[in-house]
Amino acid sequence: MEIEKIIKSYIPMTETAFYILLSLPIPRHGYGIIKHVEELTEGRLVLGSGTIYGTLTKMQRDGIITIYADEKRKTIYEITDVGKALMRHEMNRLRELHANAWKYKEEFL
Amino acid sequence: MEIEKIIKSYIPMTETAFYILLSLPIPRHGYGIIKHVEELTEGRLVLGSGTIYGTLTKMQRDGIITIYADEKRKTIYEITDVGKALMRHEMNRLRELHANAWKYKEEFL
DNA sequence: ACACTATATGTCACGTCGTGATACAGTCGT
DNA sequence: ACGACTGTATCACGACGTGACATATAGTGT
Repeated sequence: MEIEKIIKSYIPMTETAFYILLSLPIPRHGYGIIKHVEELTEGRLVLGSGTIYGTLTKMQRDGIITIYADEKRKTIYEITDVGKALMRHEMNRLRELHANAWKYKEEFL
Repeated sequence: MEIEKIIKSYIPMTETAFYILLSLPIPRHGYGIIKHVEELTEGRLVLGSGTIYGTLTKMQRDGIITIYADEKRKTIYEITDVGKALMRHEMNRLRELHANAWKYKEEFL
């Protein structure tokens, strides 16, 4: 698949995918991502093992992330340039979402 | 189900659900929501008929929205107090997401 | 030595969700 | 009469997150 289509297939991004990619400018392994996301969200989001390893495999297959190092019993991933482009798109969407939320927030008080 | 559990089952909210609820402080019917969301997102998000009517039925069943008026060939919905509480929770999550995105955004340039 | 917890990855069945096709019907302009 | 728009509904399909289960190593406390 072309890069454009892959990027579009990831938008809108799930919260899981977003926080995984947000963790990967620094190389990390699956379990390290789980802990990092837990910290970032102050315990709110604890990714299940099925979620993390399934998503990592899919992302690697799609070229969003790549294997940085393959230690024994530790596969360390890193975001690719395609993944970074994807994140820029997703952040634009998030900005729109956030702006629309704040625009109408008084309606929900 | 208790209200607490229903609210949790809607978080994280899908983009579809978010924009539907954002449209419903003003009573609207399905087709009207589609057009309103299309306008809000400047054409980016055009909800499919399957998405909108399926979601509206589920939301009404869960007490997130309620039927405001049932005209011939037009069912008009409105958000409930439970729906508003849900939106306040979701907006908090969105704020966290947005804050984390901006905190690390330089990593993706 | 034993138990427990943390680290670390993987698989699978399950339920939920958005998509797009299909269907049907009324309205409005030309 | 015809097409475009309005309006609702259903269905099969594919994708996704969840949580349970399995497996294995390392470290700590008793």
